[in-house]
Amino acid sequence: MTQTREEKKRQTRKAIIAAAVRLFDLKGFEKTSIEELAKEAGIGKGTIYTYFQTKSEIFYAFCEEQLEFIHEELARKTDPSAPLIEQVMTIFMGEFLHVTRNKEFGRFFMQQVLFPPEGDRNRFAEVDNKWLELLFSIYQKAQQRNELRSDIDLLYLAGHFYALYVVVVSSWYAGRIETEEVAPGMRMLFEQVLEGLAPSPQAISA
Amino acid sequence: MTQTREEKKRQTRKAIIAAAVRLFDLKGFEKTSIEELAKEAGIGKGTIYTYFQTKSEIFYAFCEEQLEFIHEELARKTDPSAPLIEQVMTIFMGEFLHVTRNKEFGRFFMQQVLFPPEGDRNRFAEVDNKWLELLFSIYQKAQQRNELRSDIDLLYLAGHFYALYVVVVSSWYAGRIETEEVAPGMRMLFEQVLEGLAPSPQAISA
DNA sequence: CACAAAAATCGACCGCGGTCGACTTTTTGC
DNA sequence: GCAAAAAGTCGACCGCGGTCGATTTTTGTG
Repeated sequence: MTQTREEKKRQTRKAIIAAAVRLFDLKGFEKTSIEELAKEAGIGKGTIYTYFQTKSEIFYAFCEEQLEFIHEELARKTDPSAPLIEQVMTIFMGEFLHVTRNKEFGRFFMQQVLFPPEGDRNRFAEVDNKWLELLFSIYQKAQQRNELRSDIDLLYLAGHFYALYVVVVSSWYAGRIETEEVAPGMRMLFEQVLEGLAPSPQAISA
Repeated sequence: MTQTREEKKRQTRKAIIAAAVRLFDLKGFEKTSIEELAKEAGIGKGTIYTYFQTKSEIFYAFCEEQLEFIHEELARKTDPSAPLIEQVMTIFMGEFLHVTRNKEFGRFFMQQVLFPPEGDRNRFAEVDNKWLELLFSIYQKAQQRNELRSDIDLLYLAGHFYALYVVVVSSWYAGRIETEEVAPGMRMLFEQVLEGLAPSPQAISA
């Protein structure tokens, strides 16, 4: 039966990820060796490479699972009728809290998503798309409510907010801001980008 | 004489960096082994570790040199009387071109600067400060010329522009945009952030 | 059921980054 | 000038990520 083999493979794959979740959480990513991982999953070292090409890929697989869950949760939590800034705060702060729950994971994740190695470009493409869809719908509705300019492409709008999110996370990782400063800092940046950095035209004409 | 020893150490250190520049450029960072590096520098493998604690540190040292040079050049190139957007375009495009001259270097550099490992937090602090000083002076002058709101902290202003720079570089690394799209994309984002993402107040009252 | 093809399993092995302790050179104090 | 201490040099060695080919297990076919 063709079923048996596929089924077993799926189970083994799951076992590896499960082992990874346990050990990465316990000892961290770097300090967990492939051999330990294999042992924990009850297979030989070489067999790991039937399922994942590199150690990073195991981490990616774990991330994908997590992200799918996180994004679903955030989509549920977000109130589509709330003001734009509340919605983006909910989403990005939620993402921040999840991503940085395990500091090492978060760092590696951000590094790989933002500046992926040549081969891994589309690694998170699928998850990213769902993510973008959610944000797009938020921005689009904000445009319709006239909270956002309609002459700016959705992709650019997404870029602006994401950019600020990234620098906030980066500032946290670089130790330039403390955890309590993240939310107020992010909110202030979002407010500022909405209003614009240039003085408002009235102020000039006034 | 105390001089001899220190002098020799300085020379050896330089020799290592010189070897690194040559070999990293030739074969890339990952593909250059410490042993090769040592051989090229004319010393033993273990000796490298008297001068640098990890392979990454050699790269950092190289980066610091480069950055100092780049920032000086950019400071010279920038016309303090030009409109703000021209100045930031000059600076960030200059930075982009230098950072991405060697793709692998640029990736690693961005990853480390934005999301540094726990121990390496202040690795680039010194260079960063000079960098920030240059930008601060630009933003401050723009505030005085009323091109930028004066009620926003310089650090936040810097954050806004830097954030956009980062997402542009990230988009390039992730293959979402081509090299030719970098400059126009960055310019458009800068223009938008200056104007603000929200519709202008007149538009609302109109 | 038989048996060849295909796929999966495995651990010995490789190369690399980094460590360590034995050895050499330089500095210090008298 | 010399002996002890301090600092520098080195390559054998360790552990890890990843490869490979020999072996076992599963699948498709008559």
